[in-house]
Amino acid sequence: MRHYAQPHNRDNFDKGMEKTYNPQEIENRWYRQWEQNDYFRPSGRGGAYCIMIPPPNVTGTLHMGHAFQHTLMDALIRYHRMRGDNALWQPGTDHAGIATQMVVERQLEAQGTGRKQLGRAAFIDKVWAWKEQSGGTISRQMRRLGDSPDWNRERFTMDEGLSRAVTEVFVRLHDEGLIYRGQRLVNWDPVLLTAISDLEVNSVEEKGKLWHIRYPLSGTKGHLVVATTRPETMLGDTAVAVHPEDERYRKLIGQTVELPLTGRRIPVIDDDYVDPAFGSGCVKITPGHDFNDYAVGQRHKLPIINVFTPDAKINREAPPAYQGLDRFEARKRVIADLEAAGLLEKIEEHTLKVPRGERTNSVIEPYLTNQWYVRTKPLAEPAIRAVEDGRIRFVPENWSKTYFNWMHNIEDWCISRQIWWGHRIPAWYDKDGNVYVGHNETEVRQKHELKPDVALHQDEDVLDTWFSSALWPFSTLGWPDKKPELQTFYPSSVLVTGFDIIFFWVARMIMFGLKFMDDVPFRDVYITGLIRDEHGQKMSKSKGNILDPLDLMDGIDLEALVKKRTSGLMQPEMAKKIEQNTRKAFPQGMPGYGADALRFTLASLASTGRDIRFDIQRMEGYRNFCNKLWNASRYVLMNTEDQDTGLDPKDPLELSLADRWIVSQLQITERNIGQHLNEYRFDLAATELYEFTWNEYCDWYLEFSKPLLQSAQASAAAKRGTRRTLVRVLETLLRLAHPLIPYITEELWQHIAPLAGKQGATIMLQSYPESDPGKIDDKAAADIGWLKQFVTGVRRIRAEMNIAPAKLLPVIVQGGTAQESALLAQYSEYLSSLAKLESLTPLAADAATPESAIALAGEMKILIPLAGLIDKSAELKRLDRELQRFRHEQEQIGNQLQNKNFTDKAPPEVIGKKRERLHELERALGDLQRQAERIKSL
RNA sequence: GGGUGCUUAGCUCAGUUGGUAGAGCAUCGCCCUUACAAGGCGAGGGUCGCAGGUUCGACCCCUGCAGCACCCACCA
Repeated sequence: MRHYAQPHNRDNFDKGMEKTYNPQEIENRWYRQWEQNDYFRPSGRGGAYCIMIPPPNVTGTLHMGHAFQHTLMDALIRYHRMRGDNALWQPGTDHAGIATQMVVERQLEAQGTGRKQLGRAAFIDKVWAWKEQSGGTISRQMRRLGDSPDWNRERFTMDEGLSRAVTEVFVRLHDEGLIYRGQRLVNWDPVLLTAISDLEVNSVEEKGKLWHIRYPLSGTKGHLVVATTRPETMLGDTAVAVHPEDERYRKLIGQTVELPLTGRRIPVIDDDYVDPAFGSGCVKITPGHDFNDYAVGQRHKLPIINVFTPDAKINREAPPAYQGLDRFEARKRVIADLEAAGLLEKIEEHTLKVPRGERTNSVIEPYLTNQWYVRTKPLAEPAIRAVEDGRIRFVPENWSKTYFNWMHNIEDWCISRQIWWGHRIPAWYDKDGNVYVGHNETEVRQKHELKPDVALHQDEDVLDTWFSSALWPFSTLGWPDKKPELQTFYPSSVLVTGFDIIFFWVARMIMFGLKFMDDVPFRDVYITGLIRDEHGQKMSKSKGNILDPLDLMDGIDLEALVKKRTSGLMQPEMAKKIEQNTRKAFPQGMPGYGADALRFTLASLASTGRDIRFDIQRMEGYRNFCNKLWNASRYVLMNTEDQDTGLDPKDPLELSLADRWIVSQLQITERNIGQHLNEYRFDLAATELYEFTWNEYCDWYLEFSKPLLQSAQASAAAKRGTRRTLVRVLETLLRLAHPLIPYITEELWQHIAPLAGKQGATIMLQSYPESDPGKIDDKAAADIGWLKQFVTGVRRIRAEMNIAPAKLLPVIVQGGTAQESALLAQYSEYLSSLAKLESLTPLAADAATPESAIALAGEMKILIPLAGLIDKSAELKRLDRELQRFRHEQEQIGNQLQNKNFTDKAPPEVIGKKRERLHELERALGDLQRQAERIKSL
């Protein structure tokens, strides 16, 4: 009789299991069920467990990094949900200001229009439209992976609520003096026409030149030589600096030089900043276009001359000959003119660090503008303490060093951006340039008693995307309102993210969380490695080595893959190479291994503190693992469905040795997996699962179950016990594995659970298995260990003597302890079945035996008569190899035990173990040696 | 210039108070044995980057070196 627990309505459910594992079919089916039944919603019971998703770009697509992090987050959430925690995985997306704006601008360009032509309001409408159109992609892909966030709570950083939080934070920080507006040099992207933060600038080592230029001394003959990598900025020089102690130039300090090409006269100043040993020891000072020079300029009260327009062309401050020239054109012209004037002393090859914008890759200019800043020092101090005193823990721990290093040297954060897509800065100006900050214009007018006739206009700039991201841990929970979920889920339990955004995001969340919630935003920060390709290269479009998680799950044919990798390249000339590599690496395309295989692979590769080389071979292995689990379930089902699995407590039940052993192993596995998951060792958890499933349950337990279930002698109670164990261990195993491989475990659980007497509509909401130490049975483990040794011994002889696997063998046994003999007698049926024996004949220790091949199980000798079966010289070779191995170990241990230092100083239990092992070896050596001599003498 | 990590079987990686090494994949041999050929049963393969030190004993702890990767930093 079947008693499925509230079966979901499915075709072919009652037809038993499909013969082959087909991940795509299962996976599509189950996700819908889960989501429709709202299984992802926090239960409202139990302790709070919360993970805030690092919000992906709303218009983005899922890449391997997401797949990796999401797998870990989802595994944690599913694990805690099953453990009975009130588990919330908060989903959502980020508006990604610059990135998204750039995408839409590019689209407009392709349509022959542009941002400027449309105007601000119309452009923003376009961006929203693009968000509506493409914004669902990433969440669809998350669903494909099996992610289980509470979709009801999905948030977007530009939602009304989150925007309110942004304004609130800005106003409060401003009122406290922690946000200010200031004019200073910023990192300016002349392509995007906006300021960016230090973090968005990457310095890249590039080959350049060092130009040595003569600056004639005023009113006398002679000149100073300055060296520069950026000659065009000389148009904005306002001094030349030398080191105060530099004897060569001491007398020139306070005098002036004639700045070439400009007709200006500039002073020679002294400053410690100058390194007398570098170049000529004289430095041109351009406060308007260099961060160091700016500082020197401040110290010496030098004027600042800005010679660039926002798009880095020469402006009207420079001599007319250069006006309007692009900076690189201007460089050529300046050099040519200096050369013509005989002022170019020499040109050297020079490698230098060029600052480039993260998004545009254009050379970033230090540029003097008005921007908004967050004063970070006061916020950083408590944020440092929170990690120092352990309220926040980095996993692996060493990342806290990186964090400290940055936090101790933190600079004020430039938060204003001259773009349109983002949170508009809540500041208003009157016609005199006075600034008023408030939640809105009405409030500003009230607060500052501004009459209606005072015209105000809002700041044109928007905030850095990371400003709203920094609020994510509480803005998503309804802050500044005091919602119950804010109370419940803040602080979250763990943040899972990459090291690349520790500064951008993690540090800022900690600062803002402590500031506004008076508590840390999360307890643990689990830092993942980067996913690289199988050669250790970063995955990138331009290298053509990107693996798309969707392709790995659902498959792609070769032509489609080649097309995908070679279209839309920035450097089309790479296409040929990429095509070649792709055809070589995936001659058959990709078969589509399913979400579970991808997740299991990512989990097993998730060693802490290490980048991951994604190896598709390994993924295939883990798909095979899923297949193994599938087939094991089929076996269990075939042997238990429509049969008595011991559900009625009145029926007598008897557990065999193998039953007790596998249950014992299961307890150990449960304990280890729980530990590993608690320690974020997903790799070890996956390995544990793999080994138990394949090497214990499938390879041995299922094989042990076969002779018992088929035995004519075994009692109904014993068979019932084995069926019950088959089903119960599998059912538990499915729950254990569910956080890593949710789909296949759900599918199988639906079949298996009723047979194990489990009720429930989904495995997702079942309890997570917990180890019961009372069921750990060392005796059973030892006995099974001996039986395995016996079986393996026979198999080894069989394999090495080239005896057909199907050929039944007669076996003689001799010697052995009383315990071994008892096991032999009791479990001869197992042994015969697993080792394929024809007969099993015990002989007295001193009885004469025929010429045989020998194997040892503990102290028992297993003899397989040679007659007709066995090749004498092959057996001798085999024995010899075995003897050598034993002798080698014997010698090692012997030496050790003869070393007085060792026997005096090593702990007694170590010495005892060695002695024991030595005796074992000596006995085994004796047995094997005698056997070898017998065979030789024939 | 400062900092971090890595170096273990052909490849990708584990290795938990130091007791002289493991897995998967790949390789080789035999098997389509009624859960599974996406499989079964066996086998081979490592001076744990190099050099010292501590220790009875080092893949593990200490020092130095080399190679690789990454992060931070204002040398014109």
